[in-house]
Amino acid sequence: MTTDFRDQDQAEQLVAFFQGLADVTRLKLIGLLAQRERSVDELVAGLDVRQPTVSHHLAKLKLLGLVKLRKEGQVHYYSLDEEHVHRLAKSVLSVDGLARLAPADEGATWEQKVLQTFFGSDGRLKEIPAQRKKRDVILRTLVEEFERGRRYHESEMNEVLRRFHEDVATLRREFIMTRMMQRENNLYWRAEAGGDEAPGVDWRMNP
Amino acid sequence: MTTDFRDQDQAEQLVAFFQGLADVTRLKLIGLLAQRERSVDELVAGLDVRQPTVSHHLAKLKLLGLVKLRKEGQVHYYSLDEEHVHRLAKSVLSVDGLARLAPADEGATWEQKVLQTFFGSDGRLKEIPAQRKKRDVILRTLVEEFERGRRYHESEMNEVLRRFHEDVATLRREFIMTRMMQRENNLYWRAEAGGDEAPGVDWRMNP
DNA sequence: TCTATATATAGACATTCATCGATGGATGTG
DNA sequence: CACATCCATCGATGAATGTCTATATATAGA
Repeated sequence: MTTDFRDQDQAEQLVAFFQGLADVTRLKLIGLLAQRERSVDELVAGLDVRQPTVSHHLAKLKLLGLVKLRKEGQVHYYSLDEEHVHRLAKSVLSVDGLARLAPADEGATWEQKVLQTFFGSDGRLKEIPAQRKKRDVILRTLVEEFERGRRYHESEMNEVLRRFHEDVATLRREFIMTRMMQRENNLYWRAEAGGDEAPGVDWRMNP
Repeated sequence: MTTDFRDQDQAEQLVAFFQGLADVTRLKLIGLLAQRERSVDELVAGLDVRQPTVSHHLAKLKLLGLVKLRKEGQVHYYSLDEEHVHRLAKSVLSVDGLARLAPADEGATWEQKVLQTFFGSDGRLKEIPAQRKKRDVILRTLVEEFERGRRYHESEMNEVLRRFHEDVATLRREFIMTRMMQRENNLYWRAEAGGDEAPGVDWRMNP
């Protein structure tokens, strides 16, 4: 399968929002409208594009809800829809909003692919991956065979590991090198903290 | 000429920033990288596009400085350049940054165009604009002929205004209607507050 | 009612860009 | 040395889009 957003609509809304601001002319329009309400003519005079182009962009901004329109006779007065802009900016740029960017499955599909590749149908390791990235995936799976908090003699370790692969020495050594397990004179135990902390992104300004 | 940004580079940087985020695939990439460092393979597995496409987007994100690369043998590990992201978000989304969106001349060019249209080379009004928007421009110019704080008799008003146009009655009436001047039994004076306040946009979240 | 002005819409054109398959370069493995 | 893997680059393609001219619509003024 593929990675989906927790909320696909949220993604589309984000794209639309950024896309709406991803144009010099539209940014200039917003700049002009941020000062005060302005007619189309005024906006045209303040930019270096023709009137239909300005109308075109105003229509887009209006569709996005960034701008509102007040008609007075022939003249169309545009202004920033500040309330809507604030709502959008809040939902789009807030920490919560951006956190939803995280895909739901966290890339589990790739790890499954690796597991299927290296584990045979008999449940044993076909080989120990040479590449560190894949080896880590295997090791993180194997380490689950050991209880947290309990201490294992080297002979116990070997007994468990041999159910998966003959080269138990390599596996033991890798557990230590990756800090997934710790050792003290022939006693092994699982380390406390996992390596995976998810820092996340803080989009707040003036942090 | 045309409206320029106070800092054209700032505008380009803004456009580039928004444009960089204006794509679903890139947003998903950022979402994945926000959790942890990831290899290209991993990212490909987490998305529904092919590997060259992922590389393409990673190159763009790297060019924008949103992402950094750590090579380890064949494997290229990408991660969010959080420091750079924060710097960008701060400069781009901060109130100061967005305030620079305001064009320098504030649309003065349009008003000049109106003035040139309705003032003859002799300095007199060719006609009084029928459209309110343009009439206001003319009136704001004419009202400068009167000192603030001083009171004028109707006859004084007429004397001044007749230098610009015969229809002084209409001009007097317009001054009152637009609240540019006030009247009390045949005495006229300029109103205190001007109408133009510039609200500006506050892009801060959680306001 | 006729004309002028303000704005929107339609259609055409050029450019940008996301995506793909194919390929090349670099690195690790046997 | 030969081969597999990981990744970047190239060139092509189709879709999206910013801009224009020309035209339509609506309103105000004469």
